[in-house]
Amino acid sequence: MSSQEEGHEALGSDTMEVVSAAGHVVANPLSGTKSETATSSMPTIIGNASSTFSVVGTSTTDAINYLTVQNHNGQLIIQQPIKTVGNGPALVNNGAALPKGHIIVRQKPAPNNQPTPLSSSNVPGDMVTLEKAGVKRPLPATGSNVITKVIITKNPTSGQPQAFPAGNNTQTFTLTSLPSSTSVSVNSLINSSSIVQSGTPTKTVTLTSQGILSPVKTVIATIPGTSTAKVVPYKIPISPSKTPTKITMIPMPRSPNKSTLNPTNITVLSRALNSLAQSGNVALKPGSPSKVIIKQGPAPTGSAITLKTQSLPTLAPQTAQSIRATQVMQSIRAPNVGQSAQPPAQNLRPMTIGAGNVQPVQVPGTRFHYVRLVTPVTVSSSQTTLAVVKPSASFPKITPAPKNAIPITMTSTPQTNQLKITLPIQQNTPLAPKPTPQGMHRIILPATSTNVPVQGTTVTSLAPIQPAPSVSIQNVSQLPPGTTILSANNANIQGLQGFALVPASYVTQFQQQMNMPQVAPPPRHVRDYFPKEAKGAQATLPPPPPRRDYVPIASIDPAITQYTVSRNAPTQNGPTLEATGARPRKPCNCTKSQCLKLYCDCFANGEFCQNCNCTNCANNLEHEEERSKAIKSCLDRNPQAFHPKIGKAKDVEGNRRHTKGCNCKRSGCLKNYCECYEAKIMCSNFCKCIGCKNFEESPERKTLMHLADAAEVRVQQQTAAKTKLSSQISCVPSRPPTAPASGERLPFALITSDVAEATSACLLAQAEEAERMKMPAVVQERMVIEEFGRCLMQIIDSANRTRTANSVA
DNA sequence: GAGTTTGAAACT
DNA sequence: CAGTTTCAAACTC
Repeated sequence: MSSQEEGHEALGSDTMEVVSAAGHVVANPLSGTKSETATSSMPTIIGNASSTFSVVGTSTTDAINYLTVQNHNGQLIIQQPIKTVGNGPALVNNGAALPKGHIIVRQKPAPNNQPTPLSSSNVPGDMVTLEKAGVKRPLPATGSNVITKVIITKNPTSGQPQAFPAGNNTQTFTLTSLPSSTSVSVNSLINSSSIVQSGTPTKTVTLTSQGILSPVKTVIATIPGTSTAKVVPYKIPISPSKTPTKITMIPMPRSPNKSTLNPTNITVLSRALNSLAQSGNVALKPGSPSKVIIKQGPAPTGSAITLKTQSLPTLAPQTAQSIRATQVMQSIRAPNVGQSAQPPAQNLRPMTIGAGNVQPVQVPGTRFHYVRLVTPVTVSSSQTTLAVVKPSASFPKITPAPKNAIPITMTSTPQTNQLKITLPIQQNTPLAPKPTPQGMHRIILPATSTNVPVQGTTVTSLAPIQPAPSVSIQNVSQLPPGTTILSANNANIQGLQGFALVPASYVTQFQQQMNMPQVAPPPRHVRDYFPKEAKGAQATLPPPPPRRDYVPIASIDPAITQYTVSRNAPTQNGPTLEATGARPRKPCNCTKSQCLKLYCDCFANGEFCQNCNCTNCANNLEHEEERSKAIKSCLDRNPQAFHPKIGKAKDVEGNRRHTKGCNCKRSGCLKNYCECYEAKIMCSNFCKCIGCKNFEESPERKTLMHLADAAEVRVQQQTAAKTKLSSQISCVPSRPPTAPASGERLPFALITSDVAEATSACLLAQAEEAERMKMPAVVQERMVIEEFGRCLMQIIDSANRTRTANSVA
């Protein structure tokens, strides 16, 4: 499929998922392209204050082509895979089509408004535009330099959301950084539930009403010069936080020999605002001479986030209540360097996602970097700073904000031109997991100050500004798990460290791999507790969560999590645990999927492969970036991909059923090929199976169930009896052998009454089983005798071991 | 343990 | 959405 057929959206259009960009070629990005697969080009588009960009160079070193957008300071704005369109040499991911949302470079539309592909004929000075792949192309945008303006407004008098045109009574921020990753999102801030990407290098954000965001915001984006664009307010509800969030962050290794974390200073605000614009939660409005300059630079050690506002001469004066400056220079400042943080307003405190909250954690023996967000120790407010964390792949679409969204407050201090972002605090409240809206996977980590995690384990609530070591990773705390902030293989990005947020359960696994202690091992994926996911008869009753602060990575849909226990599952002792304390898991044997497809049970269960037999496995931390993409891909195909397949039927109380139903054709749904049968549930009307025999009155099913039950009972009885026998034998006090080792009698004391009783139990169980199986009397007798032989062997063996031990002693 | 069967997942 | 292919587990010998 050619790119022309995909339908693209010019980045400067007035529709939702747009980002604006225009520029000119100063160096032919394609000149170095040799082939689509062998080499690649890396044009660097540099934007300036007037929102123009230049393709300034190429690269042939990367396997994947990226569009790197930098600002005029040469700092990274965004980097995404790109391709050109048309007949020119395609800058494609090794020839593969780019997914929707990726940026495409076109030449600036010609007078006929028909964009032409970037090609080898381009010369420096050619204008280019950036577009998104996979988005229907609207009418070509007018104007060469498209500038997006985002306005967040609030009615100053009523407090109700209200759409504001860009005017004098608004405040404009100029963002100074932009997400550097395709997965960057600010859902944690605004729950815009979107990770739509953008290449927009400049945006202007305007706030009103003293710069404090209300729970519901109206966002308007304007495109200067496009007077025909509509003004469509878009409300972004921001509700109080109800769900505490615990974040586990594991940085992605840049290179094996890099052992320190490099600071980044992408701020929450910039991500919030840009995400608003990128997510489509904004409307575009013409006529605003606004802009956002995105900057990114090194952050000093121990820095917190402040947003410095600066005047933007092109904008009208601001109101007294408004944030005075019209241009926000976002920076990260150390408490002891430069401007100090201003005292927070009452009930507010500065945004605390600062470097001081992030402590680097070195894990011996691993090249991974861990980051710990420390717990506030000086919080006096009745709020706590928490961040909603959602996997990047779980919110590819724009959805209404969940109820447990976190309110974000922005305040400004005109004296110092600093902007502060405040998150609500829930002080000292035990953070119990809350049901999560379906489709939103979350990690809940404890946030009490007494719950400081050990190295590399978990991240607690966000903390006040504290002196920090050499790390400033404030932005990652807002990222969804699995998010890779930065392409780790791009040498153009200096001073940035790739990170990935991983579910807490992964940390548990990883710790097990690293043989590290942990404070509170969280449960594994919720699917593990389902009979289906636990592979039929191995299903077990889930143990009580080790901590109420934890919830599994999977969504906690009440309709799903009210699982029932498999018929034969142990109900008292819980699952058998591994030596590590983890629940045993069947290893996979994947060979071709790299364990990054749902074929792989480990991957489908949201787990890393561990002690598996798979080959070329990428379901591990070493391939976190690849893995994150795979997760996103799965969720793109099916947002419920990682949800339990066996849920509670809503119509029948207590009944479990397959949420999708099976599609069996030849197994009669009476083999483990059938997911329903495997989960020991009957097929439902959801199923599309042919020749189904897995229904209540099915004689075949009853027979199978009877046999399965008999086998299960037999195993259990034998196991119990043998266990008792072993325990009785082991309890026998050892005594010296009463005869020489050769041909002597076994210690008589071994045959105690308990041993005899246990042996009898074994024999009885075997007899009952034989009878249940309706075996002929001869066979029953033989089975009992054989069982007696096994018991004798066990007794003899125990006696021998006892004797040997005594001999050694 | 090798080969076959099966159906979910992935792909077209 | 339907048909086909891929994949890994279940199953058989």
